[in-house]
This record gives sequence, C-alpha cells and structure tokens, in this order.
Amino acid sequence: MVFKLTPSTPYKEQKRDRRRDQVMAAAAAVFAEKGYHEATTKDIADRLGILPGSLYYYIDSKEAALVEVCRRHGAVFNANLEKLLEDDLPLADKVRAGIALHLMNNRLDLVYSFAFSHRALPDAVLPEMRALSREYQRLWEAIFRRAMERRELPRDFDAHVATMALLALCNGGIDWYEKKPANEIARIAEKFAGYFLDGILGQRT
Amino acid sequence: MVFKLTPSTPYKEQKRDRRRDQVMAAAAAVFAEKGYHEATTKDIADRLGILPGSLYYYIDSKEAALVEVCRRHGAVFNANLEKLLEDDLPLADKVRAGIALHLMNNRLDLVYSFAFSHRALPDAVLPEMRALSREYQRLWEAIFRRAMERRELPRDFDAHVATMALLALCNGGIDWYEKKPANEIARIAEKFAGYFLDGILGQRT
Amino acid sequence: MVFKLTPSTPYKEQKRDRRRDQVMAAAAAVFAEKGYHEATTKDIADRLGILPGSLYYYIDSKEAALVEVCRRHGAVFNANLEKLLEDDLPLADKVRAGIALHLMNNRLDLVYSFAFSHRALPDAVLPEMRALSREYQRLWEAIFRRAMERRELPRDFDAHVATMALLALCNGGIDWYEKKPANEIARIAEKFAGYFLDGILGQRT
Amino acid sequence: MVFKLTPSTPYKEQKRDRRRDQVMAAAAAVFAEKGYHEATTKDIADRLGILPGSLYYYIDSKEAALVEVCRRHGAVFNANLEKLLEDDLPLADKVRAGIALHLMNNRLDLVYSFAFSHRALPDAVLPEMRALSREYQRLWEAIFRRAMERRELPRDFDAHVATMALLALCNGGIDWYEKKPANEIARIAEKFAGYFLDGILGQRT
DNA sequence: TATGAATGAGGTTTCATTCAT
DNA sequence: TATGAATGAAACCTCATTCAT
Repeated sequence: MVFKLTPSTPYKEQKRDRRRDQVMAAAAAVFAEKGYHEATTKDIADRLGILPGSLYYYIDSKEAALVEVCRRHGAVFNANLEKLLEDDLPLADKVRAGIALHLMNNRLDLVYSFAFSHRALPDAVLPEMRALSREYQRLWEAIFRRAMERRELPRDFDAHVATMALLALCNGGIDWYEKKPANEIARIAEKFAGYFLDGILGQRT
Repeated sequence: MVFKLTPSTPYKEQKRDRRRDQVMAAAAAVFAEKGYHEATTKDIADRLGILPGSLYYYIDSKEAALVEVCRRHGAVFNANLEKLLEDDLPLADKVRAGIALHLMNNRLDLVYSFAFSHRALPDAVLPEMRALSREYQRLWEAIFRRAMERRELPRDFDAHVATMALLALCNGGIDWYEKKPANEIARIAEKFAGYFLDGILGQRT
Repeated sequence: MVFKLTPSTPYKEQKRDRRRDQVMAAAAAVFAEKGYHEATTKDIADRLGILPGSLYYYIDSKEAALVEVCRRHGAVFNANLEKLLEDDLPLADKVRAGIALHLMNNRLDLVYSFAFSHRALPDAVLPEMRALSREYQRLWEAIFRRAMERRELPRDFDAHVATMALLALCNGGIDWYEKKPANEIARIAEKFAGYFLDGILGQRT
Repeated sequence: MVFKLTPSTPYKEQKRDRRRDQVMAAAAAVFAEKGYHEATTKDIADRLGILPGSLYYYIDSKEAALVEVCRRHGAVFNANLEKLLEDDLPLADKVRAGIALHLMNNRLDLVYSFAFSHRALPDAVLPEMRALSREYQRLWEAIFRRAMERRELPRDFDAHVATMALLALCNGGIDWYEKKPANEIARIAEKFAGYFLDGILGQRT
C-alpha cells in the first residue's frame, strides 16, 4: 500500500477485464429477460452478488451498458454471418445454418433481436444499433445476391423482402422458443428453414 | 322540469363513451409506440391534451387500461379470423387475406402483436392475454386443419408449427412496416403470403 | 324561469336548509366512521346519492363542513350538560345521566369525541374546537363544584382532575362500544358511572 | 488483505441497526403526533434530515413501518404488564404501577394507545394489532383474576368491564397529558389509580 | 340543483446514480 | 474493489376543488 509496487500489471488488467465481461454478461442476461426498462441495476447486481452502486466501477451508466451489450452481441451475429457469406456452400445450406445460428443466439442472448426491436431502445443508442442491424440485413442480402449470381435464385428475386421475411420469421417467434432446449430449437430452425427455402424455391417455378 | 330526473340521457352516455374510446385509443397508441413499461401516463395524457391525473376519471389504473386495450384489439383480431375461418375459400386465399389483415391491424394498433410479446406484459394480465393469444393461434390452426380435411394440405401437415411460422413472420417484422403506407403493407403482405404458401405447398411435393 | 316569480320563498329556503342538514349529517357520519383525513368528499357524496362536485353547492370546503359538524354536535353536548347542571338532582344522578348522554351521543355521532382528539383536526379549526371542548369541561367542573357547595363532595375535591378522569373514561373506550346497541351502551354507562362515583365517593372517606 | 471477506462486521451491523432504530423512532413520533393517515413520509424524512425517497432504504413501505412501530411498542407495553403480573404485590400496587407505566409509555410513544384506536389503522395491519391489543387486555384481566383468587376482589367481580374502564381511563385522556412533564404524569396517574381503585373497592362493600 | 370533465397539488414509491469510506 | 447511505427525478395515483352546462 505504501510503496505501490504494482501500479497496473497486465495480470491485474486481465483480471479486471474478466470481471468486466462478467458484468456485461449479467447485464445482457437481465436485459434479455426483462427488457431494458424493466431491468433494474439491482437485478444485474444481484446476479453478480454485489450491490447496485458497485456496478458503477465497471460501467458508466445503465444505458452505456446496454450499448456495449448490443455492440458485443451484434458483433457476434454479424461475424457469424460474414463467415457464412464467405463459405462456399449452396444457398440452402447457408440458409439452414444461418437460421440455426440466429435462433440459437437469440435463445442465448435474446438481447440482440431484442435490441433490434428499436421500440425498446433509448433514443441515444438508436443510430448505432440501427447501423448494426442494417449490416446484418446487408449480409443476408449479400448471401441472396451471391446465390442469384450463381443462378441459385431467379434474376428477379427480391433479396430485400426475402431478408425481411427471414428475419421476421426468426425474430417473431422468440417468445415461443426462448425457453426450449437446444435440440428443440434446432428442430424448429430446420422447419423454419424448410418453409423459407420452399417459399423461395417455390417462387422460382 | 317536473319530471327532470336527469337519467343520464343516451346522448350523454354516448358522448362519455366516445371520450372513453379516445382515452383508450391514446393509451393503445402510446403502449404500441413505447411498450407498456416505457409508456407513461403523462404520454397518454399529453396525447389527449389533459393532465395525467385526469386520466383517472376514465381508467382505474395504467394496467387496467392495458388490459382493456388488449381486450378490445385482441377481439378485433380474433373476430377477423373467425369470419375468415367460416368463409368458403381456398386455403391460399384465406392465408393471403389473413396475413393482410394481421399486418394491417398490426400497423394500426401495434398493440396486439406487441401484447403477444409476453415479455412486456405485467404478470397480472398475462393469463387473460395468453388466452386471447391462444385463441388466435387456435383459429389459424383450425384454418389449416380444415384445409387438411379438404385435402388442400397433406395428411401429415404440422398445423401447429405452420401457425408458429406464420405468426412469427407476421409479428417479427413489425418494426419495419409499422410506418409504411397501406399499399406498401399490402405489397409486403402479398409477398409474405407467397413465401409462406410456397413454403407450405412446397412441402407437399 | 322568465318571470322568476318565486325568488326565494320561505318554503324554498326551508327545503334548502333541510338538504343542507342532510349534507351535514352525511359529513358527520363519514367523519365519524373514517376520521377526517381518511374521509373523502366522495364518501360523503355517495351517502347522499350525488357527485362530489355537487357537495360544493352546500359547503365551502371539506374543512368548513368539519367545522360546522363539530359546532353543531358540540352544541348538543354542551346544551345537554347545561340543562343537567341546572337540574336539581343529587350528584350521583347527574353523573349517571351525564355519562349516559355522553356515551350515547358518542355512539351516534362519534364526531364530537373524535373532534376532541385534537390530533386529528386541521390547525385552522383547532381554536374553536378547543373552546367548545373547554366549555364542556367547564360544565362538568361546574357540576362538581356545585356538589361541593352542597357538601356532596369534600372541600378538597379536585374537580379538574375528576373531570379529566370522567372524560377520559367516556372517550377512551369509544372503539369498543361504538357499534353496540343502545341498551348495551346504557349498561356500560351505568357500570362506568358506578366505578366513577365509587371512585369519587371512596375518596371522601 | 488476503482474507478480507468483508463479512459485514458486527460493528457495521450494529451501526445500521441503530440507524434503523432512529428511522423507526421518527416514524413512531410522527404517527403518534398526526395519526397514520395524516402523517406523510415527508414528515418522517424531515425529522431525520433526509429525503422521503431515502426512507425506503430502511423500510419497505409506510404501512410496513407502522406495523413494525406498533409491534415494537406493543411488545414493550405487554412485557411491562407481564412482569407486573408475575410480581408478588397487592392489587392496589399493581394497578398503581400499571397505570403509571401505561401513562408514561403513552406519553413517550403515543403510538401504542393510538394504535389501539383501530379506526386509524389500515385494514392490512388490523389483525396483528388487534392481537397485540387483546393480549394487553388479557394481561390486565389476568391481574384482576389473580386478585380475585387471593380474595382481594369479590367473587362476582367483572374483570372484563373493569379492564375496559381502566384502559378507557388511561387512553381517553392522552390528549391532555401527552405534553406534560413526567412528574405531572405521575401525579395524574396516581389520581387516576386512586379513582379506579376506589371505584373497584367501593363496589366490594 | 346537480353533472361531467378537468385541474393541480401533494402523496407514496422506485430507481439510476453518487460518493465517502 | 465494493459497501452503505443518500440523492433527486420521475413514476403512478388520489382527491379537494372548480366551472361550464
């Protein structure tokens, strides 16, 4: 204490970051479970076994926590899709994999598709969240466009509306599947993907 | 003057009821726009040009207002579908019409599909809302079952998952289409219905 | 209406006064039952079958109603006692009669002894109520003093503390006897008077 | 530093409990002074030099505070009497001591005898308060019954009505003596006890 | 004489946030 | 690194009161 020999060792930094991650995870879980406005800082603190005031050692505000949570989770969604876009797979497989990833992540975080419901977000963070959301849509559209180039889809295919349909399908049912086990989610994802693909392919004929 | 019992004349009653309708409409709009918890009584009152306390001349509580709003709007959704169920139309037409009605009502009320997001509802009203919601699902399933009887759908058709998919599709995109004009909604509805029907019919083959 | 032939006939005045009495009686009953602060103007109005706002045709304010109620009922208490003071009866009979009257009036109005609990009165009316209250005490003390003059009580009898004891005895039990039937009240009054008289007379020896 | 588990040291706990006691004392004082309904959370907070909202760090609700206040003070009253019941004293001494304790506590707390005025209590706490109140009555009756067994009172003595009279006597005058100094209270208590005892003993002859 | 609609002040309560320790 | 105590804004709601009709 007197000599303060360890001002900020990498070890300590790492440890603090880990704790920060825990805080963000707790915030994400609570936001997902209750929605941003119903979630209280006490809910988050309880999950960490600390007091609400102590949170502010790690976060600047509840809203800042939401922004970071959305940023992190949005990044995962987008990264997943980006990798999928680059993969050399037939459209059907990409769609199946993409829907499964989306539903699974939804189930785990809720937050992201929740965050997409802009209705629930404070104005201050809307622009950034909308940008993340648009990027995700853009990636799906890119997947469809690439399929069009490869003649897997007709020339007049409406990639935009198809993306809207896909995302609506994935996000609109979250209340039903959020508590189901992983294998059940997989089954639903498979069915949804089937409907969607048949819907798309059906239009080709 | 002698017999003037001031028996709350029909005219007066009617006028009061109209005002109550306005209050409910304001509440519905605000709930839809912000979600129940984010919506404040001040928001509702502002929309009516009165003070928050004055609301309580018409409602018992914010929560009671939500219940009534959901009841009213839910009744419209269910009535629409019930009529459609009885109509003698091919499945494709029913689905097209049903989806268009749903999207249109969603755009107008928002509240109902919002109410379906049980995450956002206070515990006290959950049972009643779930019942309304289940009734709506039941009606869609009945439409599919009737089509199965008529051999418009295969014997092993999963009416339940199909309903989930349909509702997910309709509700999941509300953030996108809520502010679009009616004819745009109609176009989206038509496309969604096309996807959905091809998805369903595609499975038959 | 046009000729206004009956500007304010005695008959009409009388009728209005009767209605005013009803309003005061309703106010008294509600104040007695719930206490001034818990009583609402709606409670009073309900009892009259009108709306709260309509009360203000008869009263200036809730507080003014309380003042008038206390004034009226206090006047009854004091008038009763004044008559008793003038009667040519032995002390024991006066005390018995006085206690019985007090308890009976308490049961009917509650308001007066309630009003005496200055704790519950708004500051604005305290002085007047205290004056009424002091007058009532003064009358009881006068009864005792007259008995002292007549040698029914010892020369060193403390009329003040005796009055306090008597009033405490009468008011302190109001919660118990307020709902009992008249004959039961009479029995309790008789017992209380017995205790009190024996207490007083016992001191003489 | 290594084992620093910050286990809410006894010292800290003690300090917190003391603050809680202060809060309860403030609540008791305000309830006593104004009555539960007239008392505002602001009144209580003012007395502590904090803001109304800060109260809720210590209490769950205004009503919960009332319950605790009554519980605490009722316990004191009952404990006092219980000890007195067990003492080996002649009835007269017990009555004198019991009345003095009651009046003294009344002056200090007000709350308890106030709490006995069930008119002023919210429904939710009535049962518990009534139980405390009945216990107090039961203890006084037990004192009288024990005196009957010892032939200090006649066989047909009505312990119930006597208790009612005693409590009425003690509670009914609270408005007069609450602000008087302790020695004055003692004098009044002595006189009241004298009246009461003579009333009781006078009946024996 | 009473109603219907509203006001506005004030009440209880919640909660994000701060800061000394 | 976290606690304990408090703040202050804002939420829901109640109610005495007013006034045009």
